[in-house]
Amino acid sequence: MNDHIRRNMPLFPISIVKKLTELSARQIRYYEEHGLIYPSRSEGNQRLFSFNDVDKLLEIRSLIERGVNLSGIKEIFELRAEKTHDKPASALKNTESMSDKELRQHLQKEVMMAGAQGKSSMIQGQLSRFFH
DNA sequence: TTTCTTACA
DNA sequence: TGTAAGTA
Repeated sequence: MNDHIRRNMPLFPISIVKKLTELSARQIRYYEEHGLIYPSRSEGNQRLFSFNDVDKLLEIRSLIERGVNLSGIKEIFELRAEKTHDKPASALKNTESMSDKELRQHLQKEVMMAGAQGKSSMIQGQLSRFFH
């Protein structure tokens, strides 16, 4: 599990991330403001992004292009975090919440597909109605 | 030179 | 979101 630290190692400044993600510095900082990413800082308060940050930004760009707003993206990330978090001990005892979790995964899948087809009207900010 | 924050359009 | 201003 030493790959985790490598992927989260603060490596590149915003200038590099701009090129890698095709996003403007304004957008990158804006997404940080809204809790979608959390790059670390250097001594001079300069943002330092990790591979994970870049990957996350690429996903954010992809979702934005499909019409998902920041709230929706945040919820999708939270669902993923929830899914990946309870793998250790909860994998054996979470029999009850499993069906609910699978349902939400299914809904997320549908929402993603709808976005790919341009039916963004359904996912614009209404994600909470389906997941909450 | 590059990045940061704040703020206006 | 883009851009300007004043810094660090």
